[in-house]
Amino acid sequence: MEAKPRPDALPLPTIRRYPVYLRAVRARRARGEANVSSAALAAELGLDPVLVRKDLAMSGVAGKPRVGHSSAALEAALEAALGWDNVSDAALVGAGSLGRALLGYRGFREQGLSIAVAFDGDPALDGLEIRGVRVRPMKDLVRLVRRLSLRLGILTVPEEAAQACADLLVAAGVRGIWNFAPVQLDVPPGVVVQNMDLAQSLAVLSHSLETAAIPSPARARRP
Amino acid sequence: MEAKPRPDALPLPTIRRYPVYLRAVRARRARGEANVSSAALAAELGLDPVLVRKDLAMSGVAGKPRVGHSSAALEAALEAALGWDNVSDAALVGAGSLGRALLGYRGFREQGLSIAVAFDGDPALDGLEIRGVRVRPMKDLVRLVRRLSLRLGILTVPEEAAQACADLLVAAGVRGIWNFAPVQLDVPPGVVVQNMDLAQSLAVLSHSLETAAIPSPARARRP
DNA sequence: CTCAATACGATATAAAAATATCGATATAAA
DNA sequence: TTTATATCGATATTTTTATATCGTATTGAG
Repeated sequence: MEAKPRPDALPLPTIRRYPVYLRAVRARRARGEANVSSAALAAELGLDPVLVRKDLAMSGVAGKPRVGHSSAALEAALEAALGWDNVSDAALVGAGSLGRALLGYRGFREQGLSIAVAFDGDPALDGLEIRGVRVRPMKDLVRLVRRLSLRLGILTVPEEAAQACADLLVAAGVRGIWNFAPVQLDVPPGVVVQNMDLAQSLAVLSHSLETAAIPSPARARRP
Repeated sequence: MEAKPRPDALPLPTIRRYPVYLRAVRARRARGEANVSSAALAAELGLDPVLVRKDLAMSGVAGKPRVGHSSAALEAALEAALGWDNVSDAALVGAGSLGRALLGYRGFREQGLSIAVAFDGDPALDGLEIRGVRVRPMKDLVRLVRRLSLRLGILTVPEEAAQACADLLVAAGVRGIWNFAPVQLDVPPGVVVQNMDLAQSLAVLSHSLETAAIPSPARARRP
């Protein structure tokens, strides 16, 4: 129970880099490149070649010396590792400006994500269709999410409402919450929360600006 | 007041946690708590108490046993470390749905950020005022940004346009770019780029969901 | 006034991640 | 063929980050 048998033990930083690799691989494949070398990827992305090689090796696809990795195999393996190989439907809670921006983002399809339904507490929005997605009142949330068997919730409500909405999503049976509100959500075990905090990202940037010309840890410039 | 011999050698993860601490401290101070203990913060945020104590210690404010840290001093120190103590003006490039969402986000003020002007390539938007911010055509970017001495650019354009817009911002003299486009920007040394990549965040979430009920590395369950 | 409990500070250990190094192998050029 | 070289794969080292432990100071209760 407390043992970790072996649940795809990919390091977290590696997972975070996978979407970046995936985009680059897709672009190269679209350009007709049948093979991709870790060195070329590293150069393109400004990363250490050894790091890229190790990350790619963990995806399970082997590379051939002097050739690289099969770009088709790589793409499939990265998608599988991320769980992006089959589209999963999500519920969006909060149809404010941020919620609408997400509804309008086409890139989600390439990331195995599709927003099936949206909810908002504002009665004025009830029934409205935004980018092909219908907005429903909050009182229908639990019932609808459960009926559609949605496993993922996207939370784009003001921070005061965040915890209450999270509770509803949990009650409806979602297993993951993508949280855009700057709040630490309290959820039962088994439910995964991933925070998307603008402030955290901005913090790194403004601190870097403050401390003048330090060699930025996020980006290395080298010849 | 002078308790800061070493201005800036903060670890990156610490910086990322600072906004979280800052929010909690502000909330407690608003509730009238003159002092905050690291243990209480740790409990509230689900973090290890030792970690919080170390992070706070690095801000330079000392705490007193049995009492905690002065919440006013903490707030000031955290803001200073983040460079959020004085508001800096930014230019937003790309007044699409995401750009508008950011324009409408009031929280930026508390994070020392104010959007002074927006730019968009769509002539239809020229002259429009969104949330009190005027939208200007791209051709005016370099001139206007330079005249306003803006040091920060926020990039919310489609990925095809991202690099070109970044080049304009650099030409206009910005020192930092907050990049919402899923592209690795190429900028000269001295310019800091902070990527805000939805895909990277989503990756962690969907991978966690895939690998079922592993003890999530991102969140610890507290009592 | 004494004592116990709380919370800080410092040091030590462990875990995780990034980086460096070396050898092996397949391809392309000579 | 032979040889040079790009590239993978594995191991080792260093660096960074997180956790654990201990000591000490301050407060509040008895």
